[in-house]
Amino acid sequence: MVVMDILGELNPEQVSAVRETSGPLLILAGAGSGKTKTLTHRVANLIVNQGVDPSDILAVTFTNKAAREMRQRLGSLVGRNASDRMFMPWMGTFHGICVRLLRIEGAAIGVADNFVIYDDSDKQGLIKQAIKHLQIGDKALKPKSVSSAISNAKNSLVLPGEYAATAYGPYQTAIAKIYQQYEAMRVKAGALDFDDLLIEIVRLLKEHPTIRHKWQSKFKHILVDEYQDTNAAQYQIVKLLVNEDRNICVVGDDWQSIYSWRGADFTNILNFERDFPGTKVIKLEQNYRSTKAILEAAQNVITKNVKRTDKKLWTDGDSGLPVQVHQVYDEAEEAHTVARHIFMETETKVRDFSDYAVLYRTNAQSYTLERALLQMRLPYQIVGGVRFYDRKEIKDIIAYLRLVYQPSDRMSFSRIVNTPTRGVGATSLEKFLIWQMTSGFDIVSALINVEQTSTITKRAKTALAELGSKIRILQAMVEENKMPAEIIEKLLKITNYRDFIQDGTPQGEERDENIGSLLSDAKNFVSLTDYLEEVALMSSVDTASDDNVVTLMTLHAAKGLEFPVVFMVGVEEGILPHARVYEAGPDELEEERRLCYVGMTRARQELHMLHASSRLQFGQRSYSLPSRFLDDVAADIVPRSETSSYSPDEPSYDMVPEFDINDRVESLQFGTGQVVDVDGMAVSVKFDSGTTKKLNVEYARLQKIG
DNA sequence: CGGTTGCACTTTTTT
DNA sequence: AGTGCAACCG
Repeated sequence: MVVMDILGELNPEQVSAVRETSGPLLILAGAGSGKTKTLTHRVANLIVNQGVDPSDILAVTFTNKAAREMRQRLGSLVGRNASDRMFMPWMGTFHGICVRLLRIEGAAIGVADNFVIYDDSDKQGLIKQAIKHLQIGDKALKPKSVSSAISNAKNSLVLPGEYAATAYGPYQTAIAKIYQQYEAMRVKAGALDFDDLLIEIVRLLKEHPTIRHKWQSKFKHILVDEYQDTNAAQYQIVKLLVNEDRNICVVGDDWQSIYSWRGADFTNILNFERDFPGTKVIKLEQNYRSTKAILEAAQNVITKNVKRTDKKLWTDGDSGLPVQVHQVYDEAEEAHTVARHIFMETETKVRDFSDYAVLYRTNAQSYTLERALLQMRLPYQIVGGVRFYDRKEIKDIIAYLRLVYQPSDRMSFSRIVNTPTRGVGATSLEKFLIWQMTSGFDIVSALINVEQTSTITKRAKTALAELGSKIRILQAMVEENKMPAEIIEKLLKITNYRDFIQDGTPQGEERDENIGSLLSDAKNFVSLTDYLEEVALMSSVDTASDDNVVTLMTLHAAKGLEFPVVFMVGVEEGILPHARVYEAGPDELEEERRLCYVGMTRARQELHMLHASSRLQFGQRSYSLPSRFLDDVAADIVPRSETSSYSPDEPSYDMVPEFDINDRVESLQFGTGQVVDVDGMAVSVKFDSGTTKKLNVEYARLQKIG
């Protein structure tokens, strides 16, 4: 009976994907083929009908959000509470799972259980310090490129020694030195970067057979989603965790591999059958998401690629509207076209805001779209972009917490030592750190004992000692297992942090509100370890809400999602495909095509692709051609005149009001003020708030008043 | 020491 | 155009 429940709503291929419970299984799941559903049912079937203990199942997803969703669906499928952690399988991203394992087993390879996780900006900061320490003056060594070089090395499991041995030329030699120095400093700070989380697990499982066997026999069934986007380290982890029963099921689609730039290698999925002889292969080709028109256009785009598997997605759904291609004059018109379309349909209640997604290649493109949506008062959310936890004020608080948690974390200490300002400048900081290194104290103890050094001014000493006692107070709270939110509240209080950021400006107000959000979010956690881990591993899509708002995000962030109406903007040569791949090879161009395919297949009913003739880039206007990918889209070309025929507020010259000096004006953004200068379209206004702004009247939407 | 100003650089994509 | 960083001045 339960079997019926679990298999009832599935098509024959999906059913066999669920029933094939032993041995290696490869599921090639096309876009929209019900992959998540199949995976969830598979897990449910293992638990309910095969009697597998949930905690013996390991399910790896690409984002935390995907894990959460799966947990939810699984819960309702088997009639259990999704938040019942005791019942649930091990679910999470590779990074999340690795952190969990490291907290348990890290001691075996010398990883203390209070390690902190460095994100990309922490990593680049440390690389800068390493470069400085090594006194490498070469300007060609940008922290960013060094960072990705080190990442590539790590993801291919190349350690510093090995890298140095094979380094060729002055550039690589320099990188090798920095890599080594970076590692030394990172270990000393008690930190792991994203890549370390993976490769330390590889090391653990390789070097410690007993531990490996323990986890191999623990995980009786392993499932990996988005297998086409695994890198070398993740591949190793899978191989090391699979036991002799080889109950390994991977799901993926080489057509949707879009992360090769961060080490993902879709040959992992192509080679799966070779890696696990006797693999059963199941193809899911029936699409339940998109109309025939969208599916066909997407198929036409992707099949131009040479390196790919063969498959044919089909649907028995409607043919639907043809894909619409809009040519527009520039990025502003592009944004207005999108906003206007959404405005018309939501105003007439044809659709909800949440029916729409606007997808773009680069984050920088979101700016114009945002402004257009704001102007028409359309509610929206940006997924990714400047992440919440990347904001200065949030990073400050997190840095405090990390230092409390890991008193060797020099990066975090350097960040907060003079935040809020307490009279400790670069000179004092350097002197303090030099002394601290030789003193044998960790940073917090060194702060408390700072009077023992003679090199620092009395003023700075007092400030440092005070900071030390504050950190000590917070450490005591951690030892008493106080809740993270409580600790943050105390921290804000004793540092006066909120007064520090409230400088009377609206931005200061916004920062303070962000601190408020941080606090309410922290209330969901019961331990500082969990909280810091969540903060570090939160991905950009994880922050998406399901409120009734328009969603803006990059094509990458859209992977795995679907929307009734999708707008792809900037479908131009130089953007999609991105200009960077022109100098790269055909493989990179194929990845751009896959990216285009991923974007197109997000759409359920309507797909709009827009390209502008001109666009502002780097503050300069540049001209671009329609993307080559559009050549393969069987589409209706929407003429320009049609897209701009209904025009509630298209800026046009006869609509732009004339201004004279001394006119009283009002702006939505800046309030009321007085015109002090007029120069063609540029009008300078002294606002009543005190600030003077030079505004372009075509866009600033100034209203004459009085 | 700390704030301000000016300059250079930016744009792929993110766990 | 916006941001981050380096040099400069108070």
